[in-house]
Amino acid sequence: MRRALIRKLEHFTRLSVADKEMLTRVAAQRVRRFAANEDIIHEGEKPEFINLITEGWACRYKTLEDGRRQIVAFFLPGDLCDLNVFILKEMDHSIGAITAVVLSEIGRAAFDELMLAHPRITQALWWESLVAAAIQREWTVNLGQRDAIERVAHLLCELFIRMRVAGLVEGNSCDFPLTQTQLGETVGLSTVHVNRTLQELRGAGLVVLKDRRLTIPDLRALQSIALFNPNYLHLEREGRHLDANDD
Amino acid sequence: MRRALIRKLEHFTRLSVADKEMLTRVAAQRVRRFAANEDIIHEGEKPEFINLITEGWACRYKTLEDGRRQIVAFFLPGDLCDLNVFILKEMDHSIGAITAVVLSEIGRAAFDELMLAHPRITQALWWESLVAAAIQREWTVNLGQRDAIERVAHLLCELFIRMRVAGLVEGNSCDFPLTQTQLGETVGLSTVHVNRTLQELRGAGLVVLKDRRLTIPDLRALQSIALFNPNYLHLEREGRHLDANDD
DNA sequence: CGTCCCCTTGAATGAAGTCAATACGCGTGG
DNA sequence: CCACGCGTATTGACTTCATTCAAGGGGACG
Repeated sequence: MRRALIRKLEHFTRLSVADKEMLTRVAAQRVRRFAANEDIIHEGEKPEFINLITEGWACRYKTLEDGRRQIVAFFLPGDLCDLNVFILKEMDHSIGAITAVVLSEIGRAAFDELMLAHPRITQALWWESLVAAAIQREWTVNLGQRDAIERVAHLLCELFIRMRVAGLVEGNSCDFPLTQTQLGETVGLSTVHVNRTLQELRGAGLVVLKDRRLTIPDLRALQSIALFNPNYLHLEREGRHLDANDD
Repeated sequence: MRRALIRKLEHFTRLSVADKEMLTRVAAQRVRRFAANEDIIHEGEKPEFINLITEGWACRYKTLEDGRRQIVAFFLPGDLCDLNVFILKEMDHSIGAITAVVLSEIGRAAFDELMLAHPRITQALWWESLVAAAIQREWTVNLGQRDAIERVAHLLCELFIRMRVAGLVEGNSCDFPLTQTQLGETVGLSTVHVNRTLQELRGAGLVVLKDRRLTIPDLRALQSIALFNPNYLHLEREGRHLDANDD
């Protein structure tokens, strides 16, 4: 799934052959693998690389002193951890693998080279980081304003669409490796209540979630009950004025 | 309060005289003023500028179709709206003035010039935007895991410290223009419950909040009941290896 | 003086959490 | 092959935290 990043960036602008080769090359260096539930980097460590997830799901999470845990972001294939993180001296949160994960580490030198030599990629990466920030804001809205059903439904809509953007949806279903406990840690609900909420969504025929696979028979309907507005994902090829036209 | 940005950035690295002059110059062009409660930019509009708040408080907010409103960020003097926003075609949220606001608009050209000609400033702005992202994550934790008292206490700690970083705390108190309704829209609680929560904090002697002014007699104590860990603000002069040494 | 906004308070209601028990699938080792 | 343990999902009964509704108070301002 090395092409997930390219697929995603092309929702912003059309890349040239050279751009794509460059991205492929960057993704081929410094590949690392992690087992499910393994930490990729832990709070307090010094970040040395931008991680590009190429296979599997990962998450950012924060833990309170008393053990409460909040997942604050998911990384799907094609997702990057913060551009330029290595500016910071230490991580204020951890990143953990949810499934087995394959990622590419992008060091400072490679990143700077990319920024200097490939303006179109630079713009596209800026876009991806602005979208990541918008997602984080939307999660704030989700936790602050929506009730249990809306929250869970909203998260499912978002993840489904992001999987589609990465080219990982077949028909109306995609892989979905999260446990109900992890869902709860994401949407700020207890596991028990996540369970009841999912049953309600299932009962309404809005969601099929079984064997680590998510099916959404009618995305519009689910969006509607979630008050889901996809504008924050900025998928309308907003950078099309930058399109390459070399192939 | 034009120096709030410089003050803040110097929590990351020491700027040169030339850097400071450059920032002062940028902040002097294209100054705009807004009245309290006026919208600075509205969801759906095309962002043309990076806004730098020089006086007053503003906020980002999102509104659901049915009218529910969530404040997703505050801008204090010295705060910047997203670097490079003009990449996006339309705003996915609004920015509104809370008090009367003075801000400087930074256009694409000025921004690009800054990035090219002033690497130290560039790094410092990257740092500021990584901190803004960290704040957004911490809000996610706040809404997802903390109960009412912890939430309100946490928000007060954060805003107090950010005001201090901007040089706007005198002794142990600072301006605090938020109404209880706005606090509720921030921490995802009803106005009534915010009121009761504040009374509890007042009763415990942890907070004095009166006449738009916040006093925190014992910040440590408040941090402790909020489970507040300031690491996410990255204030330890993490970029000191970049320090200028020309004055 | 009346109006509007903000803060405050009480009582009733409701959404979600907690606790505890059970069920199910899967892999491991006896 | 089967027993056991473990992680995950499910269910019911009860509790708690926060919301809602409704009313009243105070200050600023026209």
